[in-house]
Amino acid sequence: MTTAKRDDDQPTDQVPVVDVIREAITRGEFAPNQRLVEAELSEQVGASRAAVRNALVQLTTEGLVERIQNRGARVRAVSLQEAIEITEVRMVVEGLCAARAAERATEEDKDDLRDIGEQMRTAVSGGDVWGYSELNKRLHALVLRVSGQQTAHEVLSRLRGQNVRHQFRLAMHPGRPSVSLPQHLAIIEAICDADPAAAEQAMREHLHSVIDALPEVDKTGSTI
Amino acid sequence: MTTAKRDDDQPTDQVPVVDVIREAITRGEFAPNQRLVEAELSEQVGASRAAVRNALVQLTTEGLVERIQNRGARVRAVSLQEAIEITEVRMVVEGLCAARAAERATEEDKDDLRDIGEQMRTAVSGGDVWGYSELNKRLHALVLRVSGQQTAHEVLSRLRGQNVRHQFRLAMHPGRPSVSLPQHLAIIEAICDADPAAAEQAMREHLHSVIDALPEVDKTGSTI
DNA sequence: ATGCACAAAATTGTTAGCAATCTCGTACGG
DNA sequence: CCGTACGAGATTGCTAACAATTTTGTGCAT
Repeated sequence: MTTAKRDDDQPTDQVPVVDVIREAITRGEFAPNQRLVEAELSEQVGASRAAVRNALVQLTTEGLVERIQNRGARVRAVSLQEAIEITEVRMVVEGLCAARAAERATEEDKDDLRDIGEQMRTAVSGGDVWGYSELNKRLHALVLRVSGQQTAHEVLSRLRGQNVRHQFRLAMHPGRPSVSLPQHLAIIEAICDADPAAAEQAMREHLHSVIDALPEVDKTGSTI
Repeated sequence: MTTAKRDDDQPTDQVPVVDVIREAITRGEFAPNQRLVEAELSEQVGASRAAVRNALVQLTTEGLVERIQNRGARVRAVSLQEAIEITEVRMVVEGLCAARAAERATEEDKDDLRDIGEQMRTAVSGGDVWGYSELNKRLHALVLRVSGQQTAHEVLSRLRGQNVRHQFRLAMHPGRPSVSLPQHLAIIEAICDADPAAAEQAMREHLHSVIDALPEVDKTGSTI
């Protein structure tokens, strides 16, 4: 287990315990349903058991961890059904953000958006799956930032955290980029046209296609 | 301070500490920006300081409490701007739920909805503000339940918790019920007609009118 | 009077140890 | 041979004391 272990002399509080564990879960270092024993974790991340305990409480309310009284914590496994629900909520909330972004985008924002669009085109034509996946994240993050919707941002962070595994599998699905590219470009275009309704519609269509794709992708990699 | 203090022989874990404190905040027993000192709280709710501490961590991630390193916790005061953002997110997520409810409602669900509608009518014509406010909560809860959207339910619970103060002030605003009654009836009708698009639209219009009303209501009661 | 240094009080953060609870292996009885 | 009771080991939950930090109050010099 090549767990990132950074204790010893380095000031550990620089990176709060909860962030270390959250990262480890989202990066897939801890598998779904894996037990998270407080004593073990406190050694691995070099923190006190109480700190780990607090972190687990917090991650539970974030939906990443499941805790049962006197039975400990484990990484929460989100089912396909839950993944669909989460993406449905994402669909409407990101739709809202796209609409707000279309209302508020400055010329500089629009340049950034168009730039990402161009990079996406080249990534897809060049078959750069991983690069396209990164651009995908950047695009959604940018739309969120431009929208200025702090509350939506927090909600989406949490939802995305719960869904990383499904998102990852989807990104690696063959043929997926060529489906989502035109959708992404439509979102960018609508925002640059300052057309809120079109932007919301485009974002919703994009995430609706994600929802449609989830069941198929789920079949390939088994949930163990 | 008539804090509900139920310690002594009764098993305190029956009602977890975090729920007690959350209730106290949402019921307004703790004012916004009020400091929440761990030692004080642990006496008031009859729990250990560690338990209170955990509860405060959890409530922080729920957005009800603000915590600063070495400086303690206080009740988070949500500004008008934040209240608007929260209601915007509510608008789209509850819109989603209304659409799902329109797709899934059974005849029994529809009877329940129409029943609430009738009670709302009589409450408004009778000037029963508090009764109407209760029916309002019941309607939104029922739509959520019928939608079967667990994820949306969790998201909305958290958002509603942060917004209780503004919601309360809005409910007590004179003339508000007669504005929202027809909107509520439209939502009920669309769901009973099994028309998802209309249900979503009606719910969004309803919450949009809430957003429009928030700034006015905010002027009356000062934020202190 | 005002501003600064310093000390005391209050409060949070951390640690170690103990008690309560659950899991799992084992032996006993049917 | 199967089901159940029991006990050892592991793990979580809790308490109490201690350390670190911030806030508040006081005195002194300007």
